[in-house]
Amino acid sequence: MEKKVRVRFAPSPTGPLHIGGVRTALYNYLFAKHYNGDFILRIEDTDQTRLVPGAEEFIYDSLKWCGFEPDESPLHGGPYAPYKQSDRKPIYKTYAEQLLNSGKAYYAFDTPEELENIRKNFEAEGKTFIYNQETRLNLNNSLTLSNEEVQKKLQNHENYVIRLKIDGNEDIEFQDLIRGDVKFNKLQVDDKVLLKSDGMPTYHLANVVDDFLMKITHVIRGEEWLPSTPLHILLYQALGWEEDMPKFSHLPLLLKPSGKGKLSKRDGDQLGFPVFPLSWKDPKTGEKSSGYREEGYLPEAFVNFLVFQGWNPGTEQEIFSLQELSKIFSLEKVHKAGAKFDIKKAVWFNEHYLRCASHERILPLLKEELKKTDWLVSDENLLKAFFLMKNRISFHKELFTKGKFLFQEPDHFDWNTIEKKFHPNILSILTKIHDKWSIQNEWKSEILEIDFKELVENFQEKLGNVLPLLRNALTGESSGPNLFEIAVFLGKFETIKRIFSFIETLNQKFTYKY
RNA sequence: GCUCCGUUCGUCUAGAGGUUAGGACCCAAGAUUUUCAUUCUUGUAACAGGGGUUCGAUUCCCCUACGGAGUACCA
Repeated sequence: MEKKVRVRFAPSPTGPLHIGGVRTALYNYLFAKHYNGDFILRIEDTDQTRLVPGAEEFIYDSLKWCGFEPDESPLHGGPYAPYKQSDRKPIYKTYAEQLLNSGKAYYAFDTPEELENIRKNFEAEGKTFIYNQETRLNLNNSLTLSNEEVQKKLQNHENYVIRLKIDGNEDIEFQDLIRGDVKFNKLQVDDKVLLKSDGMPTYHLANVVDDFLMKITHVIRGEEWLPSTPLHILLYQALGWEEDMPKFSHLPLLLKPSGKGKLSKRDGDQLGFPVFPLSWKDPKTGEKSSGYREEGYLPEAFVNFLVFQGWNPGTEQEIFSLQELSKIFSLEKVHKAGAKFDIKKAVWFNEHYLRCASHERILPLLKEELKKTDWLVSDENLLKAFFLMKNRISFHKELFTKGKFLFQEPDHFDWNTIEKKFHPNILSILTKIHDKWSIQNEWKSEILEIDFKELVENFQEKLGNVLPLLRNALTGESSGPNLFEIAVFLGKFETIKRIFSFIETLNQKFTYKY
C-alpha cells in the first residue's frame, strides 16, 4: 500500500512570512490535497537568537487568510505533537548521541572565533575553508583529542558542538521531483554542525529528525535548500532511515522584478508592492510594511496570482479556486527557473475577482472599509454603489476614494473640462433640468435620461457638451459610471441639491466673463 | 573563487525533434459606450550565442555568455 502523502511547511519565525514562503506553503498545501494527504505546519524556531515576537502569530494568520488550513500544527495539534521545534529539544539530543555512539558524528570544541580566523586565513590564500575529512584532523575535536581530554572538556562543561562525520569521495545522487537527477560530491559536503553549543539542533538535524518522526513523504521547499540536500540524505543514511527518506522537490525562487537576486523582505515598499501577505510592524524598529490583505487584495486573487509564479496547469485556463487547483496541481508542472515578480498580473487577478464577487462575498469587506469613514450607508446602498463602480476599480476599498461622490457632495470639480465646455446656454440647460427634475416623480434612470435628452435637443446642443457639466455637478468628475444611474443612486433630493449648488458655483465663477 | 541550479515575447508562461512558436498581463489600435471603465476584435513582441547529433532542432549533447542559489554553532 502506498504511504499516505504527508508534507510540511516549516517556516522559522525570524520575521514576517514573506510571499515566497506563502507560495511554498501553497504548493505544499495543493500537493497534499491533491493526494488527499496531510498538510503540516511545523515551526522551526531552533535559532533562539533570531526569534521575532509576533512572527509565529503572523504565520498562522497568513495561512488562515490564504485559506491553507494545516491539518496539524502547533495550533491545531495532531498525532505527532509537539510541532514546534523548541518544544522538541530533548528528541534531537537523543539522535545526536545515537550518531555519536555509532561513530557517525563527533564532538568539536573549536570556538566560533577560532573557526572564523581559519576561514579568514584560507580566504587570504584564495581558498575556501571547509570543515571536513581533509581539515578536521588539524582541528580541535574528539577525532584529534585523546579520550581523556575529551572527557575532561565535557566534564568542565566546555562548549562543544556535534558534527556529522562525512567520509569518502563518492557522488551523492538523488531524484528531485522538479529538477530531475542532481548530484553532489561528498568532498564538497562539510561536517555540518548537528547540535549547537546551546543544545539546540541546527536546521539540518531538526529537519531530518522531524520529517522522519512525522512521517513526511515529500519535502517541497525553496531552491536555497538544494545544496544542503546531500547532507540531509547522508543524515538519513547515518540514522538508518534511508528506507523512509522523503522525496525532495526544490522550488524555483521568486526574484526581484529586476531579476537581480531573490525577492527579499527588504524590497518591501521600496518597489511599490507588498512582499508580505499581511501588514507587519517590526517590533524593534517600529517600521511598518504593507500587506496584500491591507492593500485590498482578495485572498482568492492573491492565491490565484501566486500559484502562477512558477507553475501552470498546461492549459489556457487561468482562473482557479483553491479547490480546483488542488485537483490539477502537480509538481511536474513547476517551472525550474526563478520567476521575476510582476505585480501587474496580481492587480488584474484582483480586478477579475472583484467583478465576479457575489453580494455575500463583498459586503463584509465593504462594511469593514466603511468603518474607516464617517459615512452612514445602508448595506443595500453599499452594494448598489459597489455595482456602480466595480468595473472601474482594482480594489474594493477604492469604492470609497474613486467613488467618494456617491457618499458625499463633490469637494472639487474638473475645471479644465468645465472651462472648455462652458457656455451660457449650458447654464440655462442645467437650470431647466434642475427645474424639470424637481417635479419629476418617476425617479428612474431611463426617465431621467429622456428628460435630459429632450432638453438638450430643444436647445440644439450636443449631448457631449452638456453631459460633462451635469456630471461635474453630481460627481465633480468628467467621467464615470452612467450618470442617470448615479442620479438614481443619489436620490432626487440630493441630485437636485447638487445641481443647484453647482449652478451657483458656475454663476459665481463665470458671471464676470459674460 | 568553488559547487550546484537555471536561460522561450518587457513580465508570467505553453511547447517535451517536423507548430504560421500558443495563451495571459502590459502596451497600442479599432468597435460598443453621452464620458470613463467594462466587454469584444486586432496588432506589436521571444527560442542568449556558438558548436555538434539528426533528413530535420526551441526541443537531445557539449562549450561560452549571462542570471540565480549555496558556501555559518541562520534558516
